[in-house]
Amino acid sequence: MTPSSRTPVPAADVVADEPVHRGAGRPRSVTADAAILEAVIDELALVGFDELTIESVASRAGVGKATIYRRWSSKSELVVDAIAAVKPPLVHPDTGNVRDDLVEVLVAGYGRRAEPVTARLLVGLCMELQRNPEIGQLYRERLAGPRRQVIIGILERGIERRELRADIGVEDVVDLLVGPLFYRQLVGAQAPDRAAIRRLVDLVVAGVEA
Amino acid sequence: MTPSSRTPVPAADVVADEPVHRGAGRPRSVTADAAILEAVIDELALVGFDELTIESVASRAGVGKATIYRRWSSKSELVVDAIAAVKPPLVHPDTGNVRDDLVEVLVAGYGRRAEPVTARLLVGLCMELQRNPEIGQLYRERLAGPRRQVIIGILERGIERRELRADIGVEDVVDLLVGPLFYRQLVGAQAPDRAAIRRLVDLVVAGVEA
Amino acid sequence: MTPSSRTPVPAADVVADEPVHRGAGRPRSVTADAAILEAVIDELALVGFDELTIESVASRAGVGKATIYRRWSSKSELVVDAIAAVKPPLVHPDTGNVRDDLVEVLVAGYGRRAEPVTARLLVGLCMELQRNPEIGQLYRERLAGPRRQVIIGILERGIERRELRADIGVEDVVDLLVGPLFYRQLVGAQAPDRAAIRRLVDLVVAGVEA
Amino acid sequence: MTPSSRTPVPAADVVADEPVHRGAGRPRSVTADAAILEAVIDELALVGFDELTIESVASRAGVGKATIYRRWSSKSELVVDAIAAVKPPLVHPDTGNVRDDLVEVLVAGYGRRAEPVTARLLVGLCMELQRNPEIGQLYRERLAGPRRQVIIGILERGIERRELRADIGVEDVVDLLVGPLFYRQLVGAQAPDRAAIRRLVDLVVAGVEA
DNA sequence: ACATAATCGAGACGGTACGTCCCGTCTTGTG
DNA sequence: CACAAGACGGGACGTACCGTCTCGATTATGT
Repeated sequence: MTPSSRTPVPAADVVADEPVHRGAGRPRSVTADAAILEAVIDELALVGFDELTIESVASRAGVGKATIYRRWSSKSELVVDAIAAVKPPLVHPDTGNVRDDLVEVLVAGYGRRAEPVTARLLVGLCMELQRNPEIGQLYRERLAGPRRQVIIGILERGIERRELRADIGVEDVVDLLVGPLFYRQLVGAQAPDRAAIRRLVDLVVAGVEA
Repeated sequence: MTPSSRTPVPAADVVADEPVHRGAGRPRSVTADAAILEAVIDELALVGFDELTIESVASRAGVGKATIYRRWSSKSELVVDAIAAVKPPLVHPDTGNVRDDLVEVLVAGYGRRAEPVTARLLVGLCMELQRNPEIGQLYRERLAGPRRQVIIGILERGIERRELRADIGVEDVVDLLVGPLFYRQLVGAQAPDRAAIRRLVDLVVAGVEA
Repeated sequence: MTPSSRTPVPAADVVADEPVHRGAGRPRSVTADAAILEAVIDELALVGFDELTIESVASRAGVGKATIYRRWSSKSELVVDAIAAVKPPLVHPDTGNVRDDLVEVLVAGYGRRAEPVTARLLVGLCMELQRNPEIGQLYRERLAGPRRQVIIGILERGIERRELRADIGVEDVVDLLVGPLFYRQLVGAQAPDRAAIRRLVDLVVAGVEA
Repeated sequence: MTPSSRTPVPAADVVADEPVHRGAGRPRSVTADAAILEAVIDELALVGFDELTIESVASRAGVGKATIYRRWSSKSELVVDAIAAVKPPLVHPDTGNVRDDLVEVLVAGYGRRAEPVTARLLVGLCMELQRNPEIGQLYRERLAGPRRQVIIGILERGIERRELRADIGVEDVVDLLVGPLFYRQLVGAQAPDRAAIRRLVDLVVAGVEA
């Protein structure tokens, strides 16, 4: 998914996804990559996902349209990459307590969605997940996956510490925590603040604790 | 929201939303309304929300574009109406048991979302919810609201029967039930079948039962 | 060739080539026709045939690109029509003398080609004559044809008056008169002034007089 | 005009237009020159002058675009050189008779223009003559000039032999012979065959013979 | 023998125009 | 009046070339 590794022909070496320049021809400009992704973020903030045009991105980045199309074959892929590049870093709370750990990680990952911009990013992505299964796969692997792993880690530590029952399906519990936050953001148009997240965590944990 | 009541100028009478014909001139064609909504559903099924164009709808319905714009001011409103017209009817299970009631109502309302078509409708709507707060309000009132009321009714009956604790926030619990189904549909691209819904209900009820 | 009669589907009535509006739909705007053709002439004068772009014509005419493409399928056809619309009017000299008649008609028709603009129009047309046989046919019928007829008339009156031999091929003589003027314009880049035209006429008439 | 002598910086030595290599560095490839010119001819034959692109020439010749731009500064110059390289050789007929000499040289020089390819070359050149005066000069000197000289020679021998009048302007007569052939080719889209050329010569000679 | 230097094929760069599609509005003639 | 048809000005689409600019690799020459 690194821009420069995206090519019409499949990469020869799947293991190394670093943008290695092999063979003839001028290599792709790294600065152009950066300028484009930055321009995408700016435009998303200004006008939202589907008012965003490739032409405005190109113009803002000081780049030809072809330079964008050379790297990304659709607005969707472009936006996924741009968002991936700015995703907030993961947190790995370990307070020794399942409830507090969950609140921390959920606030860090989903609590900042109050602004309409983020909501539009989110829904724009969902759009693409439906349309393009590959993008969906990508999103789940690169964006959602790591966050889910953190939550799963918290739950498993809770099980080890006997805070939680051992027979729960952790994947189900993760959905139970994350799903409502998505739902409120997308459908309810509510900002999930820390208090709301804490109530949610309390409800869920009540159902799974030992 | 009934098509014929939608006019460029605000309706004089908000209470009666039946299409009343007042004054001179040819009244609006009722068959055109139906043809348009049907064409929208067909197009949504064929190409999805944002590949859907007003022109293709008009052409499929055998109708002029102006006839559509005379009734709906945007693609979003048109699509909301079209979907509202085909929404599956509400069920009101009353098995005397919270768990079974919840499974029934959730399967009826969210279990048929296996097909990509429905997912696209869903996400297309979400799109509009973000963009246009009025549409969001509309959606919550006319589509989501009644379903939530049914679930709330089930929960309250459960409280009366002492199946559930009395101190739970029913709105939070509804989100806890509905959110993961949305999430799996939109992000996970998984069909929430009856078994998955039952597992979900078990988890949630475990957290709220007396 | 009248703009409004040009349609994707062949005209039902070939005899009447007037832009008659039959059937449904908004008729094509006559003012748009005029604005486009005028803009073409202006652009040709400013930048020449192949620096002329459809976009600049549309912008100068205050018209959408589609409005142009609805009427003409290529730059060539557009330019042919535009030039046809401004072609200098025919003259019909009748001095009673073949030499003077010829000089008059040639000066009127080909003597004004001194400016590079006209030369570019000319060569732009030739370009299209080669590429598109239909355009060539059109050009010969609508632009060149009438002028040739005038010259043929002069020659035939000369034959009747016994100024010219009766056995000459008038078409050949027309080529003999017109060809060198084209040639000098296109290849020699010389302005054919009245004196040069008179010398030419003298030479040709010397070969065909009785 | 020899490819290798064409440089971004003006040639130091105008007299010797042979490609002399001075100083260090890899000399220009002669085989690349040949491949490019051949590719130009092929492309001209396939798609005509203004559908011809530098990229297609480069690709067909198996050459980088820069290798072309290093030698020629425009499509026009490139095409002029390519055509010059394949121009049919001059003939120098001397039958002792003006009429027959003229027919021979005109057939050799202009009679083979029946094919649309040649016409396209011709008109493509004309295009450039108008646009770029230097190219026009070049064309007249290197392609048209020698042919005109041959015709002038024939005419002057005719004058010496008293076949022709001594007071004629030979340049005018050349135009009179060549112009109509151009005209028919470009505008009339007719192949000037030997019979047509003979009729033309007869008409012209009739006007200039003693 | 080796550094120098200009070449080579390849192909990415910032641009511009293309011709198409659809937007939402606006005229037509007909019922 | 509303209707179907369809033209209108506008604007983004994705493509094709433009002429320029790196790349790594090659090929003579001048020391």
